[in-house]
Amino acid sequence: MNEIADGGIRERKRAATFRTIYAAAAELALEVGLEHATVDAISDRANVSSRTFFNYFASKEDAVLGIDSGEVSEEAIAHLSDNRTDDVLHDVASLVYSVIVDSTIVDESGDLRRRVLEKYPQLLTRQIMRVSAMEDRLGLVVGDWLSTEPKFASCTPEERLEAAQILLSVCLAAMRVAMKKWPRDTSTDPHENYTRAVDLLRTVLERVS
Amino acid sequence: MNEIADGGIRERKRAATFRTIYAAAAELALEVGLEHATVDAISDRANVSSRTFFNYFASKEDAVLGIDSGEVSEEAIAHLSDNRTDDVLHDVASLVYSVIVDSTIVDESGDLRRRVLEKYPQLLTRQIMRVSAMEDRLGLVVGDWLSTEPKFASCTPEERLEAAQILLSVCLAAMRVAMKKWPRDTSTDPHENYTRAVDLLRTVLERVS
DNA sequence: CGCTGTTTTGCAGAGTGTGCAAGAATGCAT
DNA sequence: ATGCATTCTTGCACACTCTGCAAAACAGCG
Repeated sequence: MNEIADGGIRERKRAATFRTIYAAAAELALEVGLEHATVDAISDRANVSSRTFFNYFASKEDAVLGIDSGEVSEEAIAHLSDNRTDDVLHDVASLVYSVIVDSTIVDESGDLRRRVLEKYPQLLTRQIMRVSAMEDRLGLVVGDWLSTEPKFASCTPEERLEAAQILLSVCLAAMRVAMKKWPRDTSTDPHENYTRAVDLLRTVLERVS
Repeated sequence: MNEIADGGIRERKRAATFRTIYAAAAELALEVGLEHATVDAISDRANVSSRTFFNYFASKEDAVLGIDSGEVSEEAIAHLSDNRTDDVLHDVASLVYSVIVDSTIVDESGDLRRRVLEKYPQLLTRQIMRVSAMEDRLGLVVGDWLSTEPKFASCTPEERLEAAQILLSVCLAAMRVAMKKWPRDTSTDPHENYTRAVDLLRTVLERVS
């Protein structure tokens, strides 16, 4: 009765292979360039067949960033829904941050991911697109949140949904700009981006309104 | 001395081929689905070789949307810079709208593009990514604009640039949400999206601050 | 018509990504 | 340990996107 996540050799080996391929992909991209780091070359370095590569990652770019599932963690959503603050913008930004972070594996090997993103900012845009693809699901979540907000009480459900989508997109946009600065600022804790993103967004919006 | 844009047969024929391939791509995508509309099939329908297809479009998706250059029109930027209002958000939204519209050819064949976008919303995200790719150039433009704004007078150039990037991303995000509703609302004039995008954005932002 | 520059096309090839079926490894029960 | 079921890996064939190159077709012009 061994279905998944058995904590045994299976799971550990799978996680190890995952990390090996990720490391191979990221290092190779840094060494020979993203376009010259082919799937075959990455697979060779990771000692797996190129077919196995695609059993772990949906694309070369996902491997270079170490992006896993592509699924939204329902537990994370539930946790965030139970711990809301009185600041909607903050909550939505947390949701976005959580989705981004949850989909990538921990970068043990130093600042591999930081260097990759520094060299290839396009990959950041890819990340954002991934979250955009989940926006139907996330929009419903934020829409629910808004229904308990006094300021949105008078809205119809559709209006709330549209507002939720705007909020999501806007937070995502801010997150991207903030993360774009991160690779160049080696001292900063990754988690600080999340805080800075919201602050920056709020400051700018105040000035144009 | 016939280099480019001679107004003769050359130019007209090229424009015609462009539209033919676009129509073939969009129609085929609607008929058999985006994933089953291969470049070969599109080229066959347009009576060109698949090699010629790539002389006109950089990718299958670009053909389905009728996306041309990928270049920012410097004239359009200059025109917008000379006709600024006292509403920065409005100006930035106009810039974003202009870049999006300028890169696509006019859709003569009824609501071809509308139906394509209705069936495949992912393509909208692609459009947005295209604009994101120009954000270095556009960020400089908006940064310049901000330097004449009293509220941003005290900022350093870097801060202004970061604010410009935030504004761009935010307007882009709003535009996407607004355009996402457009395909389902057949009566609406495309240009109204641009107005609605900014209005919606402003309304939502007022309520969360 | 003949000269010049542009466009189209076929071809060869690199690269991504998928389905399938055989074989290897793992976990578990006996 | 041995056998059995499940899962993982791999090779292979294949479809598809996209690029470089060189030959051929074509437009424009004297």
